[in-house]
Amino acid sequence: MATAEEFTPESERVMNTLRDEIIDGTRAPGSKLVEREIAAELGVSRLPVRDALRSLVSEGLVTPRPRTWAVVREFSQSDISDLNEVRSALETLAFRLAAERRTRAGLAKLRDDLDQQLAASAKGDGQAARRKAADFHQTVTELADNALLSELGGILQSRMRWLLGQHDDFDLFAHEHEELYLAIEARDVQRVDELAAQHLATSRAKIAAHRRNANAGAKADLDPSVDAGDDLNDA
Amino acid sequence: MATAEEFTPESERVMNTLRDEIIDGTRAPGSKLVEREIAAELGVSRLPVRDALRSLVSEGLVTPRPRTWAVVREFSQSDISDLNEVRSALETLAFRLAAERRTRAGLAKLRDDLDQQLAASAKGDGQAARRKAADFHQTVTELADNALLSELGGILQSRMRWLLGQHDDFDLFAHEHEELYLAIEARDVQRVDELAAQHLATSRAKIAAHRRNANAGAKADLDPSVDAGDDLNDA
DNA sequence: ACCGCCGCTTTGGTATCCCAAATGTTAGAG
DNA sequence: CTCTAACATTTGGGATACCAAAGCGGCGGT
Repeated sequence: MATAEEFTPESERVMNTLRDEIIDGTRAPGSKLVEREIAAELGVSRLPVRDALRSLVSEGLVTPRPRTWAVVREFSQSDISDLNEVRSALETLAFRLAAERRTRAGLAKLRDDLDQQLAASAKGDGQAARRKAADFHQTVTELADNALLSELGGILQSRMRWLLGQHDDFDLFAHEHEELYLAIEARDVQRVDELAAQHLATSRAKIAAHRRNANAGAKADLDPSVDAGDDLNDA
Repeated sequence: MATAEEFTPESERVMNTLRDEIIDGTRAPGSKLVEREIAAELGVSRLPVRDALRSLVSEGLVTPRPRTWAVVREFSQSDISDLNEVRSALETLAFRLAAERRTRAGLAKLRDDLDQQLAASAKGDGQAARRKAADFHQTVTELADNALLSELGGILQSRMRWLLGQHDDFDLFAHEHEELYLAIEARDVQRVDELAAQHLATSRAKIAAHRRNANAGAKADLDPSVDAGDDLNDA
């Protein structure tokens, strides 16, 4: 049966809707998430909304405030560097494992992602290029053949999407992805490690730059104790 | 009423109860988790149970089966190596960051954990030694001063507790923890990396040995496709 | 103008009811 | 005797209504 009714529970639909709205900025950081309101807007009862909200909390996109409404999470500077640190560790692992375990079929898929990314990048279509870059990363994670890694990757992915927002340097990424692909194909673990480190550094720098531009008045009301590790700002 | 009601939401109480029962083996892997049954057993309604089950799913201890009852997760051989790979990456990061960012107070706490672990280990109290070893790891993660890392650590922790079960080589771990502590205190990142790798390798070996012993007939009914790692392997 | 109190809002929880799908059971056909 | 098809049961997902408690905010007193 091709058409295959992929039965999606309402709660999942609600979750995806909310997640998209949070990521694309429709729901601003700090804005209220009132169960009854959302339920009314989406035409469902409170239950699916509760479930969705809970899931979003465990994905880290929503901050629950016991006994009161939840809010869209506000990421602080340190949240961002935290994310980058963890992401670096995990993606480096993913790249290395991918290099070790890549299969012919997986490699083909990766090549495909890469080609599409390059094509989109060449055409200047940033939208598509970014999407394909994300696919590339996901395929790498699949090649790593580690379900837990994929799981965590998915969680971090939504945070990444959120904080990356609309932008990034898609041609630079495309080029780096190409080198990464070659190293994975060649099973050159050493080189993969180097390239991964470099790629992640590039990404980090881009995010920092992006936030420097668009930061405006995003300075949240975090505890004043967190400042410790952010050399991400001035300098 | 009288005795200082520590108001933990019911759903959290249910979650903790279930988690403990899963980890200590009261609920065997593969056994059914029927919402209505659990609700009746714990004297709550289905909602808190649903919430708890959801959380446990996102912690990876429960496998949801759409439209049917959830089951206690059965970990396969590959789940275990997946966990070890991810844990290695994350804990190595934690150790390194801890070495870089350790504070005087945090160091003292870590020393304290270590001393208690050593004491328990010397007395042959494996229970306490294991608990303190876990504290040691958690404190390291705190020293790393990365909230996301702590979060992920917590998730992996319950899986670790589950698969470690009752055992491990507490004196060996105590010794390794001591060396790790010294390297962190000395801010010797290089050495921390080495020791972390070694420590994780030891842990991995212990887990493997443990499972080899106690496996008996644990060979689950996993897809027979999991072994397939290397098709273009040779060369 | 500032501070405290009280009422409204909102969540977490309970209790039912309903539905659709997946399970298991049983009876009938080959 | 075995395999299968129909049926009854179980179970999770959802909707609705209601309740208690706790935070938030606005109102009024000083």
